[in-house]
Amino acid sequence: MADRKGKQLTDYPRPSVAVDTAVLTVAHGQLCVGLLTDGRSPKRRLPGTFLHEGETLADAVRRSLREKAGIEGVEPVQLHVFDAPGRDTRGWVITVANLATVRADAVGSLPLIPVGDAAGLDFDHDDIVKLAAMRLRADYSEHPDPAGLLTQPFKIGQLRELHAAVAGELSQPDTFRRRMLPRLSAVGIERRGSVGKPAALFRRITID
Amino acid sequence: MADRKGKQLTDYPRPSVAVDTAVLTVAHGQLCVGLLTDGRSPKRRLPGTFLHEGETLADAVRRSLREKAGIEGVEPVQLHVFDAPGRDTRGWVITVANLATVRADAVGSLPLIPVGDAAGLDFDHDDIVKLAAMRLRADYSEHPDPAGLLTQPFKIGQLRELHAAVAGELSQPDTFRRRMLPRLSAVGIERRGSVGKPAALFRRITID
DNA sequence: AGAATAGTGTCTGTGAGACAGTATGGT
DNA sequence: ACCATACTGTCTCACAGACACTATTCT
Repeated sequence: MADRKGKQLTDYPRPSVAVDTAVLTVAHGQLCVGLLTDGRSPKRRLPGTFLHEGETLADAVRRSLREKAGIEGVEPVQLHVFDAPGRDTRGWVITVANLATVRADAVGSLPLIPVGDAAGLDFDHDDIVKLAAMRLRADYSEHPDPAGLLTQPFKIGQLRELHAAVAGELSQPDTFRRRMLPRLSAVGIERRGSVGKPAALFRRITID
Repeated sequence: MADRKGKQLTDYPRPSVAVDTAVLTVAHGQLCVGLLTDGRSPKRRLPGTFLHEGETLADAVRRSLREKAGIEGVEPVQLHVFDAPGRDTRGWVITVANLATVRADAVGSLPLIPVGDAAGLDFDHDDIVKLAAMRLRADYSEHPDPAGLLTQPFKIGQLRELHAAVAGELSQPDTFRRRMLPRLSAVGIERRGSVGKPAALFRRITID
């Protein structure tokens, strides 16, 4: 038998474990992803790094985003492990795909590309971007701004425009309002600013 | 910089990468999980193995189930990577949790425990079982027998009992029928067997 | 007054859930 | 005749989607 204690931990070859992160944000009314161009390949790629000893995957994601893009304080979400044997020509590398959703003013130095235009990336990063966008859209279709992209409190119109950017289509204002209201808590009225009836201000309901 | 080509692939310490699999099935009207007791720990655990070079995670899952329980032909579903630094006292090991759903007559030598009773397992295997059960229940709440546990064709009553076992509660026959019918295709009538009106036979609709 | 934005009343359709009924077989 | 199982008619409730209407502010 090959599973005596200790044997596998020392004798077997081990893969390099990487993390790659789709940094998603909403800019110019569109869902965008942050892409790097580094020297290793002419193709664009997602920011990533190899996992260090004593480090969690989430910490590795935070380190890679801090070092490569100056992004701080993200809470990554694990998506999927990509493990195709030939996916990295440099050797045996598996990667844990992650999603980090950040505000557009916090993407640091990372160039943003609309997710629809993010094709032809290095490795399997096209698939990671698709997965990340699907996940974010699924989350936003059920909850008001689950990633906390809006500054609280916010107006329903702002929330609707954000959701439109994420989903790629604008919903009816009345339907959207009624679907979101049960998950919002009113905290006052817009003081004043532009034309029109002052809007009510809301926060997300934390307890669900 | 520490990301010159080749450097990380050779210089950094690498984790052992394991797969651990919650083998779920329905037996005695209950959702059950297959648990091992091996010599390494007094606690029960999920079947697992270390990832070998040139092998995908799904192949490692299939190998571990074949070798440790005689289970063949499963299609594992990736759930989550568990990476807590101290999760394995033998060293630096991260594990990819998987779900494999099999028929009760195909669990081989694996002892079955109702998922509700599967607590106090080794490592973080309690969490893996919970995750796997949540995932399977979510799948079954939306589709008729997505894991293919029933022999086709089947009667709606059989499908309802299977779903009751997975969900842990029996739904109303008429509501269940109407919810599932749009996703089923009628293929005939029960020839005869027990008392009562002969039931219609169905297959799952593949195109969705 | 008119434009612009916020919000409501109400109709329609759909689908879950529940109750009671009908249909078809065995004993 | 009676029971057991399969299936259907129909009512209620809730909610999404759409249209038209009212409300409140600025210019």
